[in-house]
Amino acid sequence: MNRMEMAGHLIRRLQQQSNQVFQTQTHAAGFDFTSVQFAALDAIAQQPHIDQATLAVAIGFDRATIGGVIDRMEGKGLVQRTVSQLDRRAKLLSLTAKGQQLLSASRPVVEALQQDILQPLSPTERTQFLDLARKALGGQGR
Amino acid sequence: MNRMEMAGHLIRRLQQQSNQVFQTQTHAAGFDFTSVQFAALDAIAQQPHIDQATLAVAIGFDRATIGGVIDRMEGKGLVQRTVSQLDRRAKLLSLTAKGQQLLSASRPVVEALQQDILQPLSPTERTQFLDLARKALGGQGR
DNA sequence: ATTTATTGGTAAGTATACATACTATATGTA
DNA sequence: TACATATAGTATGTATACTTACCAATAAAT
Repeated sequence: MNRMEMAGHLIRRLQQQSNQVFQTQTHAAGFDFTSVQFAALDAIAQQPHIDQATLAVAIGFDRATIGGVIDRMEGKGLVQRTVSQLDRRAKLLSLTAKGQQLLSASRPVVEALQQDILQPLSPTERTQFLDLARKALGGQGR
Repeated sequence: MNRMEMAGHLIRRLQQQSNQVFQTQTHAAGFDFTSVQFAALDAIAQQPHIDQATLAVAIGFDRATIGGVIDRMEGKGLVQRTVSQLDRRAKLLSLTAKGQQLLSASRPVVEALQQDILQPLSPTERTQFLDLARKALGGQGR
């Protein structure tokens, strides 16, 4: 069995390509964040006052990973952490004005570049690929 | 546009799933390495005395990343580095006996688990997915 | 009500992944 | 030969990603 016949290898290469497209195009548009940070920004906007653990499940992060991601976003002034009144262990997340602006300004760019990630595929093939990818994730991919 | 409609998000989740399956199943079979290390092992076996830069291109690593990967594999006694006679900058890689044994013993396990990475898909769908993934990579995925 | 188990977040350690800069070596050219 | 350029590998710094361990706080059990 050849490398190019192995799902694991192909998926790893696709992820590199995906991140490369994301970084190149968002940076060209004048933004400075990662695809992971965008996902967090988007999820917090959809569910303000979400706590870190719930956010982690929502976008598929490890509980430990998200701490660092939020640290960096907080450092850039995009996100605020507030201790929950109901459960003093939990930290609730919300976007700052700057975070909201960044999300609004970058969303069109991020949505547009999704097409370029699968650039060699035809529109029909892209749809097929995305359908198969969702199915391959089973119930995991909220 | 929803997260689950974005190629980048789906690919990232798939990579997590892929690595999870790899780690779980190889560890259950008594092995202790990463999918990246397996790829390197495999590539070196196919092209003994390959130098690091060529290996990097072959399996899609960054030049900087591969240094660390080979460091760890050398530390585990799986790989040897030799300075090339023709170009004293280059370090040629070869498997040790231990590395060869590990590759032989683990290959069946690694090949078998490829199916489980895309477990929710039918055999036909898996083939479709892999074909689309290869095409999406364009000429990149050597 | 006290113990026990669970959960949210952080800390430390390991492993990719990549950008940038640096050293040593090769190669091309004037 | 001298000089500019390119390349192989390493070093450094940043950003995921996950494991295990830990603390604080909550929930469950007796």
